[in-house]
Amino acid sequence: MGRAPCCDKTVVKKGPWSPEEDAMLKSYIEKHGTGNNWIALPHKIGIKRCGKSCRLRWLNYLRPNLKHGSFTDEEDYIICSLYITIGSRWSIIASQLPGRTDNDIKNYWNTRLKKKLLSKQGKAIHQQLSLRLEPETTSKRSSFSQNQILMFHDENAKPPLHQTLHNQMVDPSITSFAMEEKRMVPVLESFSWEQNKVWLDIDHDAASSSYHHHASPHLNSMTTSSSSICTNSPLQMSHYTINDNDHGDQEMFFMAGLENLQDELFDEIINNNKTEFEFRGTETLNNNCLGHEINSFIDCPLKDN
DNA sequence: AACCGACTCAACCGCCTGCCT
DNA sequence: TAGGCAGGCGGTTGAGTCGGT
Repeated sequence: MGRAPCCDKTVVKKGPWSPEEDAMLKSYIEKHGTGNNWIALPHKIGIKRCGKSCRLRWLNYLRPNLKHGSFTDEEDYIICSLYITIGSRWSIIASQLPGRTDNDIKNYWNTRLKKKLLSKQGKAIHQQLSLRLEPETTSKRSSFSQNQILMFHDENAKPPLHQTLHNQMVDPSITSFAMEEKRMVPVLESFSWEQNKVWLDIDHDAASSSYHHHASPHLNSMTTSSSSICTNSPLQMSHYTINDNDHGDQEMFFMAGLENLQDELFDEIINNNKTEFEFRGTETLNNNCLGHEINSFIDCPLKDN
């Protein structure tokens, strides 16, 4: 048996709200508040709407101090940064942009910002990718890289200013990242986290080099060589070195590793209420891997507020 | 002026989470 | 502890608008 509907669908009105309905809802909430019961609200007000619909209308349109204009460059940057960090958690992103709703940001991202980034940087991305890829490996990787990953590295895309978002300064070198069809993944030098501080450096050449990152509180068998120290946190970093026989899987592992990294960082922050992280680590080559020096997550000191 | 495809965004849907009993 | 319920959330839809032909 499915769950009971929150309201009688045959009775409630759907579709766009009329000015009269808006006025009634707004007036009632301003006088009496929501009473912590959206389901009962429409009955009290006397409008034929679902409680959820009232909630949505209030939060997205009627409540005070909402911004309805176009997004600024700074807001663009904040949205991008947070999307890279936490993915499509729109309510969390919205909490960093006063006056913006999660619905607004979601729509803005899906309809404009994503395309804006793609069109603005696509050429540089492809050019850079082709430069980075080694001749002998280009043929093996180009299909994956060009169809599924886009590398962003654009000096002009630096943040317009050093964060009103964060209490502390954000490293302005956050300028590039990879993006899957649906989700962005950090590939780059730095990444920071509001309030709960995280600075994380990732080798700039990660996307085309022969390893991937994996972060997990529970190191697993993927790790063939690793050494890392993470202070103030049980979270550990590991790097996976890939030898010549691993080409077929390396990109997949790379992307999965980064996704794990950001997911687990996020969980770590939220679940354990972490306020400080510090990542240090170096990797040395093992005998079988390609000729890349792996040297990431090195000395990413926390910056003071 | 009419048509049509692309785009925008308000609103809905349904799942998940957490609270209450 | 389990079940029911409301709130919260992200994904999706579709009506309205815009711009090109």
